[in-house]
Amino acid sequence: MDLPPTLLAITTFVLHKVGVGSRRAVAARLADEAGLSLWQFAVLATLADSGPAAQREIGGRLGLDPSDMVRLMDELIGAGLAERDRDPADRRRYRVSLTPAGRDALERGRALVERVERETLAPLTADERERLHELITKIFR
Amino acid sequence: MDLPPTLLAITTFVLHKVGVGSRRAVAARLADEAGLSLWQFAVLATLADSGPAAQREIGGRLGLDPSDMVRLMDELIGAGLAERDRDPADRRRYRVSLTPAGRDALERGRALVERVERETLAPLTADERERLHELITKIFR
DNA sequence: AAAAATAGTGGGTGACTACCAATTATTGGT
DNA sequence: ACCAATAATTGGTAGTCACCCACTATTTTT
Repeated sequence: MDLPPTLLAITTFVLHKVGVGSRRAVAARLADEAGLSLWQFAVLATLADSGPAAQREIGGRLGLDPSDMVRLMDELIGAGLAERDRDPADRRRYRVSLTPAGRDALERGRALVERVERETLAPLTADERERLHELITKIFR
Repeated sequence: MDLPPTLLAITTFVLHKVGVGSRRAVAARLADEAGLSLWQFAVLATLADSGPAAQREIGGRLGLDPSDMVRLMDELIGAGLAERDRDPADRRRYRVSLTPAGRDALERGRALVERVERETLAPLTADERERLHELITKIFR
């Protein structure tokens, strides 16, 4: 794959290529070393970061459709990584929380992601990696 | 969409988000202001950058499956942006080249892409934009 | 001359993404 | 008590993406 200069000159083009590539790498590693999908990992991270919440709230945070969220939660519950109880204050909602196994899975996932991250960003020095994160974060509203 | 810190801390995660978002923006603008798909634009750019070539070579350069390349070429030919003649030296191959209309479309596309690029990267100064391009290119082997 | 390789073509798949509509249970507002 | 809104659920759809296989025409290799 020997991309033409015109395309290589487009920052967003290269950005997309790198983004998709690294996402794929992360997803693959996560899948076969932790049995987690990217979304599953994202939900676990959300739960750990902001505590137990209703499905809709987690989905909202991640920009995930409620219906897709249901299916995702089914997987997590099935794998014993999360549990849902009805919120006693509003019995329409669930109160989804991490199980200890979920916490473990998240930590394993975190370590894996970090490793892939290091590999992907290997061509950069530590300073450059930090700078990149800074710049890309600025763009990401 | 209020992503959890754990995810925001992952450079490749944000990279992917930004990449997909900007790709979408470029594709949309290209589609409704130049009637070009992203791949069509990419092929035009390839042709302009490295001259007439066989379909397989263009596809190879772009990492595109030969069968998908065929369909893409059909579109370009249909729109009068490219033409293909059999390579007299090897009549299995085509010799695909840009038409004047193709050249025009490419230039219009280029301008549009540049505009979206500026909008997307607006949060960055000119220096930062250049730095970002440098860093991201380093990663993209 | 026969066999292997290559370019293009057509038809198709599986995964993934991002939706949407309808339904049920429950709640809050009036 | 009634109505509108909300949470979760089920069962879809449409688009894109990255492939793969079988086939024809042509060229290269043996």
